[in-house]
Amino acid sequence: MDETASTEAPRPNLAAVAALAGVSASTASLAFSGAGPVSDATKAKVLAAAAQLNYAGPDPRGQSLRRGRSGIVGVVLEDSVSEAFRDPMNIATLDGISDAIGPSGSALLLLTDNAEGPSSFRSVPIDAVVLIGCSTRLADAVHVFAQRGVPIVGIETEPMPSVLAVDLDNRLASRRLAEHLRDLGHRDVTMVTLSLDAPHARGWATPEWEARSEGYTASQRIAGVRDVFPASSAFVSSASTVDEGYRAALEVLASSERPTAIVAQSDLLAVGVIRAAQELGLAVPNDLSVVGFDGVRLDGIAPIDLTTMVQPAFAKGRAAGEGVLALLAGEAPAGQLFDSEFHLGATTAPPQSARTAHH
Amino acid sequence: MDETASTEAPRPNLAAVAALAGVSASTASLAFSGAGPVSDATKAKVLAAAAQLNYAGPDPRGQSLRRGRSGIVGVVLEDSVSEAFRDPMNIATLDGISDAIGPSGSALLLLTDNAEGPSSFRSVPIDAVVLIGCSTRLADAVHVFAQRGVPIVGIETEPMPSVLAVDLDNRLASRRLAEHLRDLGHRDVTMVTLSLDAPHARGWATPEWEARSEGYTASQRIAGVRDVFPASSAFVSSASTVDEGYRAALEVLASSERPTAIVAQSDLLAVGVIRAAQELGLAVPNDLSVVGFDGVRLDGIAPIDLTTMVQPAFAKGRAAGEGVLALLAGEAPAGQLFDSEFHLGATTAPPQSARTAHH
DNA sequence: CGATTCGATCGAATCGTTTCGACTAAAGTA
DNA sequence: TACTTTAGTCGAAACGATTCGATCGAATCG
Repeated sequence: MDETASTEAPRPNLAAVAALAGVSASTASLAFSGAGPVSDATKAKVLAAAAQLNYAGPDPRGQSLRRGRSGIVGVVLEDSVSEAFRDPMNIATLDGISDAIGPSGSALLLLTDNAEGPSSFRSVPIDAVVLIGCSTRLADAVHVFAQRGVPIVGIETEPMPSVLAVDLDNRLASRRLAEHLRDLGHRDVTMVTLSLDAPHARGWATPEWEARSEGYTASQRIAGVRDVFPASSAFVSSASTVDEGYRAALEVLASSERPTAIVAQSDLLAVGVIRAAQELGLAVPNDLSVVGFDGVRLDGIAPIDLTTMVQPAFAKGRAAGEGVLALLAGEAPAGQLFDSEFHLGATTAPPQSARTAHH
Repeated sequence: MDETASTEAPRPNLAAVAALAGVSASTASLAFSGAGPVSDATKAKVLAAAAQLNYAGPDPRGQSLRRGRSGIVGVVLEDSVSEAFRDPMNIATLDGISDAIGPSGSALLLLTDNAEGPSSFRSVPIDAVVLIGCSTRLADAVHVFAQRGVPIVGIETEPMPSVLAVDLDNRLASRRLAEHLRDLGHRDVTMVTLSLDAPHARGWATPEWEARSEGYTASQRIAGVRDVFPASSAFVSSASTVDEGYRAALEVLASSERPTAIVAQSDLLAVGVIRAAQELGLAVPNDLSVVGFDGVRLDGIAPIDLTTMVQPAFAKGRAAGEGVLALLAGEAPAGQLFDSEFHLGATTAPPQSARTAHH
């Protein structure tokens, strides 16, 4: 085979392939895309020419410009990659999204919402975007996407126009947990919450702090507990991890008026809380009741049967993915609200006082 | 403000903005990109026109065609999203990549190598790609990327031309662990390995199976142990999880000739192995020595001080990311080989026989 | 005051593909 | 045989931006 004498080797073109095959560029395009009628003979010629020129197929950049679609769905996570994926709920959600949009041939673009580079939001060719539990401060990003006509799906994000909501009954579910504790006789309940803001500060919640909260989920869950225990205080953790739960509980349990129950806003936090309690010599649930949230499989983490609300994270992700597909198809799908299910575990019991009073 | 009378509202163009602002398209482009000299007055005019037309800035699709860069780096994971992210090493690696390429304004595109859709590999506009521990069967994908001139970095992938290698001393490190066991007096060692192939089969390794292994890392680690214990057998797990380690160990420890030590190819597997051993009434390390691999922080998982090789997963990711940047800059960076560090934990001890012989 | 530089702007070409409408020739129909 | 269908192919016009070289004043320098 004779090597083409051109000194440089510019990457071959669809036009070049077409020229070599002796057909027009449009026919060559048809040969590759399969849309439209092309005789087997010409298709073979085109493919042969492509092979000879070492052509790898139509350039996605040209395609996406012309077709107006890049085949990429953005996913905005609240934090850095490692922080976001430390939470099993996020992984399950992402898996659900991936599962839903995978068959359409789209891929997922990870966008992280750390302060440094909001630039990438503007400069990335995505067909749609899913916000996973993102804080309010994403409002401007949302605006940019909307301006551009990029469909937006928000999972547990503050309701916004032009954002298709996939939501969870956070407030109701938290109220349900609180009612469970109230029914057991608890009166003195403290929360350990998810992060309220981007800097991920840690400490006792103040009314001002709660008021300017950027964490929609956290706020909803606080509200649910307050529906039952209006005066309950909240310690804000900086992330949904076992370690953060542990740190939070050390502070909570060291405070002068120790609660009889702790409502942790995630199972990982709850595990940390339990660990701290045990370390302080408090038996769970006898000396302290603990509830979580999420229904994470704790198999690999701790042999604890946690009282918690089990939420369908994978299904939420799937719904978001399906929402994306529907929006891209030009439909106008309705938002979805998912329910969590109460799971009675072995980490809640009547408080000491109730039991002694009973005797 | 008067609404433009056009009945439809086609998304505005850079050209449209330029026209409204009374400048040429090239000047408008300059106004947005910041490259090239533009007077403050015209820039203001252009921005005002953009605001009036509700223009969100240059369309990334047009940009990427013209500039030849999309600002997207692909990451190919071996499995589905959830499977891949169950392994903390992958997360740490991904975090490292993200950390390295983030400042360049690039984002990460998740590509999963499940059988269904290899289509997305071909049709996605990426500037470079990182393969994370991918199996040999990706050879054709690699070929496509190479054809297209997409730089490729492979983390612990079988060496291939046109793939920049970021590797780990898997064989050496495994040998190191084996030597540790040998020095303690062990003679009878069994491995619990990572997956050898895509279907993720589980069971005792046979020579044929090992020969057609698609798992480069697993094979290297097997080889390292065999350097010391040539006859050691291996039980192949289907994933790097606690649960898989548990299942594998149940089989291994049920076999007629029970080993005195188990070399697990990951810390998660090791935790599962230990759990199984304890359940069978075997004390670790007295009745059974167990070593892992990775140096995962087990804080949240199990209170075990595991004897293991600590590998720099984040640094590996960073190196891969830097490799990508270098390749994109037209440089010819050298591959990197990372070392793991031996950590002596509390899960290894001389075997029973040696101890009784000593007395 | 003439020559030179420099800042600001514009035109035109280009990136690589898809797709719409038109055209040709062969095949089917009356 | 004349007419309609249809498969196969082609030309040309987008898609939306960037960038190179040229142009044209104004300002600086000797």
